[in-house]
Amino acid sequence: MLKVTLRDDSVREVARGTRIVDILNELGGRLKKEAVAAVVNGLVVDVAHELKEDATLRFVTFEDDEGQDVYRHSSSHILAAAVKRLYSDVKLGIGPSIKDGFYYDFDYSESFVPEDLLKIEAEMAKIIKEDHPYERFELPRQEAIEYFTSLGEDYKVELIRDLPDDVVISCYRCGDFVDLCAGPHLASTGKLKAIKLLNLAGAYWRGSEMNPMLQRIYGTSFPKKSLLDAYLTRLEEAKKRDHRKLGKELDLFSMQDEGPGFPFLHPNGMILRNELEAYWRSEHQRAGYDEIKTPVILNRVMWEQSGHWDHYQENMYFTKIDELDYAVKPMNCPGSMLIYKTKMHSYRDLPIRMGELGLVHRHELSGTLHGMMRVRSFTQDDAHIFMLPTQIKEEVKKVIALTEKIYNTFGFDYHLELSTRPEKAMGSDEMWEVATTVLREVLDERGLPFVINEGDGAFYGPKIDFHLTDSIGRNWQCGTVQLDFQMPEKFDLSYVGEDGQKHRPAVIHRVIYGSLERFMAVLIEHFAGAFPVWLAPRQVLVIPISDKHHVYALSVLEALQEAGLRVEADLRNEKVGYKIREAQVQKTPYMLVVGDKEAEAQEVAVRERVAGDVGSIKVADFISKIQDEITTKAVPG
RNA sequence: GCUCACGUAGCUCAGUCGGUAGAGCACAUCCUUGGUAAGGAUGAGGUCACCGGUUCAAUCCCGGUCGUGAGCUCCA
Repeated sequence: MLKVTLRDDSVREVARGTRIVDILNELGGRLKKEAVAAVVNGLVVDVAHELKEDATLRFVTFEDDEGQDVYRHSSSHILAAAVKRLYSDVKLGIGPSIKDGFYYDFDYSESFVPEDLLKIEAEMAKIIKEDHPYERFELPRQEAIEYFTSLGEDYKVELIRDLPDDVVISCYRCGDFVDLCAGPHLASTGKLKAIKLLNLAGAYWRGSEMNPMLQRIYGTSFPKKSLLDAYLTRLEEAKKRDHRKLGKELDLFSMQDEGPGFPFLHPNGMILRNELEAYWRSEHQRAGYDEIKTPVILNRVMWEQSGHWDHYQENMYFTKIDELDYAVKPMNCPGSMLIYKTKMHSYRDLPIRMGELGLVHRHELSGTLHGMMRVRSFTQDDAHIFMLPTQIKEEVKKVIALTEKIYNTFGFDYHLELSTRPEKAMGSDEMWEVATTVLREVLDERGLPFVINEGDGAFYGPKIDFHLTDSIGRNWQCGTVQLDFQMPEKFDLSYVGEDGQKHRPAVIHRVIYGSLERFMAVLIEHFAGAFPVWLAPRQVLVIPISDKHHVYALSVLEALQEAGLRVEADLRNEKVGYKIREAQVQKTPYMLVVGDKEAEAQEVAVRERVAGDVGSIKVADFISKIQDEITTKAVPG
């Protein structure tokens, strides 16, 4: 008999070879219905799994991450099965579960069109109804290769060949459909309830542009129709806060065919940006930064010196001046290096923190452009910190603290990633090892969770990235801290040490907003356009009830302007309701309705963006209230 | 850059199975002077992305270019 320890620490005795589903049946209740898989001694397995040894056993449902994974992965098999039934000569790629759904890649000579998705969905519904069990079987490597070769599944064969020697090669059969798969899966297709195919896209086989492009079908699935509907509604809602849509509606910026990837900032967007810059300057001054500005165009010799000519050329724009080659800067670092070099530095001067709101241009692939999230010209809130090697850790810590302080002002959620040495890199392995270790230590010491991005560092050094999330859950890198021992070398930077000799300083490159453009985009989506008062392009709108109240409205306008507020008065020949609706749509934080009563009492009837009508107060009281909100940078909600 | 889809008025979108176009909002003028999310009337506004081809005739069909969207690759 085997001992099985359940989640509540109760122990059951079962015969060797007992299937998990047998235990489930015995337990009954909700679990029997909802369990999609089980975790046995830490491994996720099918419910058909037979127990061979003592085990701790935990059931997983759709509520658990592992359960969602199994559910979606099983869904992707149905997708593949349906496609194989409907179309001949389709070869299978891979079909994993992903956040919020699943996909499957197909190699098919025709291209799928949106109508195909409906057909495929219908076929999937049939397969679900037929309630095929997912049956697992294992094959020796050679047999597996022969089997999938006989099916014409070349991609699967390639996958098998690349599997490590010690791995068990398993397949799942589901009706007449067989797929190479590690599993686990649901007990049967009938367990799947609500499935929807969402979209079609191309995707390179194994993610490499050297490989053929397959057709990827994305979908999602839930154990209940209501959950699927809720998800679809959430997607719809998220689209409403897309920064491209809001940017247009709130007249913040525009993108034009005349300059793809080069954003145009409108007056409203410029207010937002200027506020961000002002906040940035005050925080950086406080944190001991100086501010500089370096040229947008510099000569070829310098870009060769910096390494960009060799390592970054395909992303750069070039021009000729008086027959000589110049490049438009894709990064601000070389300019900062040149300023550092304009004079001798003592070790007593370090660290020197040089900030620059620097406009850079990068030739990004056309297909990657995305509103203001991904553009070809943008302003980085850059800074380069020149320091003694002994100061590195402390400075990295300070940068992270400043970043967290600034992000917290906006109430962002973010996660950290540590990127290591890329293939195309400058510098010795030792240097990379030392630099990467420093960054890792700082993260560990601060107890910050992070994921590691192997090979994703800059060509001159490893980095810590801060990722923020957009309205539909895509992550965008904003802040980054990069350690660099290369640039000081290339530019022969030095400081005079205690010993009177020249030494090499270390450099940190860092941005906090990342780029003003991307940060604004994230900000727009984060607040759904309803900015905190300190950022709102128009903070207050004065709304006179009729012509008779224009004089008083203008006096209120003037008082607020005098107090430094961004205020307008709507003197148009329209009704109050009309003006309020428009201000509401424009997400103006405060509307001040003024009529006979208010003029009489020298008051304003305050309407708040969210709360609505909150009653009348004295003009002076309103001013001090809103000013308080601005200085504390209060976040709405 | 790659795959697929899309491109009609300032915006959101109809439409024409080939005979040069329409709505709502916005805009302008007039009427209305109205107390917390759209008062009414009239009017102006489009080389149907651009360039070629097929055709008696192209916004519609075909090809190319540019741009946009979703994803891949790449990145702040």
